[in-house]
Amino acid sequence: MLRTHTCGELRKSHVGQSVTLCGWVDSYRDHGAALFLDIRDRYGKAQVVVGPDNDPELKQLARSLRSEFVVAFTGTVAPRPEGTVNPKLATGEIEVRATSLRILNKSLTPPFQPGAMDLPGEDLRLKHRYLDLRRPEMQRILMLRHRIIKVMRDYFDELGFVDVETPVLGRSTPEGARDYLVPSRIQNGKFYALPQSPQLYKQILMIAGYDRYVQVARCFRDEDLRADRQPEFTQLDLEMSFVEAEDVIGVLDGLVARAAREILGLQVKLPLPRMTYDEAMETYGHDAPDLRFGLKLIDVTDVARECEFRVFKAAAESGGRVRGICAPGGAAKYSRKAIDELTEFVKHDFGAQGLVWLKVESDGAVSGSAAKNFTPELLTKIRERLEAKPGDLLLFVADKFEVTCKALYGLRKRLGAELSLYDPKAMNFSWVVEFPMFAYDEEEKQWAAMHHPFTAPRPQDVPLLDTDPGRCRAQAYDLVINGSEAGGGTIRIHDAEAQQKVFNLLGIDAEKAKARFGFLLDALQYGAPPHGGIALGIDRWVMLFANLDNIRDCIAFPKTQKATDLMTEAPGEVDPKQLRELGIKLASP
RNA sequence: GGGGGUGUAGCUCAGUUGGUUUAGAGCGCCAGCCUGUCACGUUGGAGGCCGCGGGUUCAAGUCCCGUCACCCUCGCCA
Repeated sequence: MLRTHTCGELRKSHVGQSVTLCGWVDSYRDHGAALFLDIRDRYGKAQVVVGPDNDPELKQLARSLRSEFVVAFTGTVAPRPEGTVNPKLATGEIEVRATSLRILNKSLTPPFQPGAMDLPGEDLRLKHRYLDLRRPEMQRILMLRHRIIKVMRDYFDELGFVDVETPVLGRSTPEGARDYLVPSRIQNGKFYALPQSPQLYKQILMIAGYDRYVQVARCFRDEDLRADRQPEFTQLDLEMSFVEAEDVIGVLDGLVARAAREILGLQVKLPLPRMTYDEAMETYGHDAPDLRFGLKLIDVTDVARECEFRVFKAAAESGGRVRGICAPGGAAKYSRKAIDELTEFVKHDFGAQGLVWLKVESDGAVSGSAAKNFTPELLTKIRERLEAKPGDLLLFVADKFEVTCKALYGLRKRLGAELSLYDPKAMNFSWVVEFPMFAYDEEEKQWAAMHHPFTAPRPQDVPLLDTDPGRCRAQAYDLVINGSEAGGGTIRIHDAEAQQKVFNLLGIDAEKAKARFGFLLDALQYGAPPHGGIALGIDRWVMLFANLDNIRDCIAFPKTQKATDLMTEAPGEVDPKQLRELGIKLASP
């Protein structure tokens, strides 16, 4: 080892020892006779002093040091003179009086300094990620990520789960997200697909008798990026045999409690609260509601039916819904102009026809552009239904159920933040269960799997497969953290006949099913145990546990919104020879 | 694919209704001074295709059109 200690560990107890520290020059303060240097590594910072007693050669060498040079300083640990202790530094009670210096490597002047106060633009950080990752904040996040994964691995190991790796080069399954494809050289004209998840392999492992499987798995989905979505991401993937939904949820409850305790020092009450999908959509307009605050969606369709307000009446009478939220104290906070902006927001982003608003005055009277459309009795009814108090702002959307969900979910999220209805540091864990098996795809005129095509229906809903698939509920469960889907799983179909029935509903006939999933259908016929599992989005867990709003900060080398890597400049062009070997010709633009 | 935001010195930003100097500041960088600093201080200096291309105008960092990059978002994400 070139060093005897790290830059973060020296304390008063080390005084008198001769030590060698290795690290990067974080900053230097040249006082002429004395030179102070902060040396940084991932453990912390320590101050090295080159003083008037040092020989001129050492002083001159030390003076030549610049930001981010890599150095090895040897010296004696000394207490800092009285009045010069730095309480902001863990090592602030001591300093290292240098006796020798080795410059291990120089550095160009960095485009930004990892120790600087203001953060450069994200593109610059991504381009020079090695500098960005030197920042204590990034190191804190990546170490938090490590600890979360460690907790997961330990927990499942203790429960007897076996870590099995599954292939990255697999077969394309066109359902679901767009695949990343990898051309085959040996099988010219054919392609592998990178896994969207190890779903089928883990089911095969259950059939193979592995009973409890776990893996930290890379997954790839070629879809557009978001603040919380990367094309390449990491799942904690697991599967269990001889279990029901209850069992998987129970195991995961234990993990959540342990992670919250070990990572955040929080005691989480178990079992975690659960609500059904229908309840979530009805109350929050979304299948992953943020339960850190109320602001529930309230239905007033019955009132709307009675009123003379055409917007409301028409929606109520055409099978739509009228729903609203009551923003506490929103009347003063949202001016006419601000409400216009909210209206534009729901129209543009969620396709709502408009936004109807009412304000409750200090005397309890209800005002607003739409107020004249209601009788005083109906206004009172609305106010009571939404439990509105003076000073509250009421916002309504009248539309098809789906549109009211999206628009009011968007509003709820926005108002929750803008009105500070919750502590941004609070953590809330819950389950949403009993998702629909299918959603109707209007474009394809076809039922589509809500989760994936291997999801088992609730036993009592099996007859609905033939009669009313839309009402069929799945043995599915999503883990929700602070309004983010942090994991999702299902009990799987373990019976080839039932599997084929679901495929049929999804428009996958026997021939197609055989071509795509033949191996699974085969395997299901050789003694498949009942099984189910879940996958957790590790990047999102880190994001939520670290209280960040951006998944890129949780990943060492993330991609930009256009799915490029600014450091390596991937994706890049390839040599024509490589294309020839693969039998690929690029279409001319 | 649609909507929005940002782009000025190495970095973070300011730059008024289009016109006063040679486009500024802080940090960083370079050189000097300084025995206790830790956002050190201090003196001096270097550093600009105002993202790129076109247009309007006597005059464009500023207005218009296009384009590129990054970010947010809708669609998309079994």
